Amino acid sequence: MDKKALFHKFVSFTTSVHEVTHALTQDVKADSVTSVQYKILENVKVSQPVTPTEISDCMHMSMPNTSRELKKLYEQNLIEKISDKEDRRKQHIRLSKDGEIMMDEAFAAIEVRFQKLIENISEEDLKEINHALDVLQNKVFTR
Amino acid sequence: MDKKALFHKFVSFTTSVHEVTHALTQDVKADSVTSVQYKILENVKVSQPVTPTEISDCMHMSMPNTSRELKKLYEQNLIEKISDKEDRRKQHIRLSKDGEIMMDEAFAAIEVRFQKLIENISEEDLKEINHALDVLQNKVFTR
DNA sequence: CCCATTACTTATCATTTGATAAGCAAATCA
DNA sequence: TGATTTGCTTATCAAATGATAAGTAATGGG
Repeated sequence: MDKKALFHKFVSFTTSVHEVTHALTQDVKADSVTSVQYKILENVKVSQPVTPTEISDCMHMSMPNTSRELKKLYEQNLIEKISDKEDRRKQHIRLSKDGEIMMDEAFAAIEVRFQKLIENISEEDLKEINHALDVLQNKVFTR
Repeated sequence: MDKKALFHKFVSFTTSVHEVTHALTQDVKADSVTSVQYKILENVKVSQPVTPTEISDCMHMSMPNTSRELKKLYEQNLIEKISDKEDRRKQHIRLSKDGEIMMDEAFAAIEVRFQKLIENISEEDLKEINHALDVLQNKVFTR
């Protein structure tokens, strides 16, 4: 296997993934939140409950900035902060009712576009795609 | 094929791709350029020569902002502007000598990390990965 | 030739984002 | 118990980014 060639293929693949992701997600976020705030909400949605430290780590942003953005989301009633019973320094962040609604709508919009993207793909090809996703997820994009 | 399940798999896949991409590319850009400027340079590197309008379109940024950033890159001697012989309104952007050096270094650093990422993968698995990349690129992430 | 369009530039402004210093309270550890 | 560490907050500043208005020069169509 030519690893150099594989690298180039990998680069153009990731570029394509970024482009398609952009196409699927553009304009789904409400105007009341910024891009970074939306990203945080996505993160919370997927892995709630989550601590500010975890958000900070996995979004690659400093604690002060994370704290600031969480505060803004809290003030918009999009998230809830629950303090840990055992360690009262810790907090657990969840989406509020409003936050859930907002993110459900966003994901629904994304899914509509995704389904449209694959609507004309044969059952056979879908199985191949499904398998390809598994392969790459498990062997390259393991986290 | 359960298309709903496929969507969820797709979402977590793209998340992983973004994370791995971040890990591979973090800190490769020189301090003298901003993130957006680096992205522009990547774009130019891959598809030079390129017009400002093309950059603007494919990076999803306005012409005025594109123009501003290109000017800064030009002032840093990282790109060249060549005006079109036939249509003198048009420009063709290329990396300058310095720009080429900068981007070659960046890509080399990324490649080192990529090769490290796959160094312990068997020949067999690499072939599978290679095929999976082709499948997804051609059937889902076509652009 | 005139007018509309295209390709790009300049200028300006608001907003977002990133970085840093300093602080506080709870927890841990010696 | 006192010192240190952890988890998070507040405040502040600089820089990057996004958006808009206005302008120039070249092109092209009628």
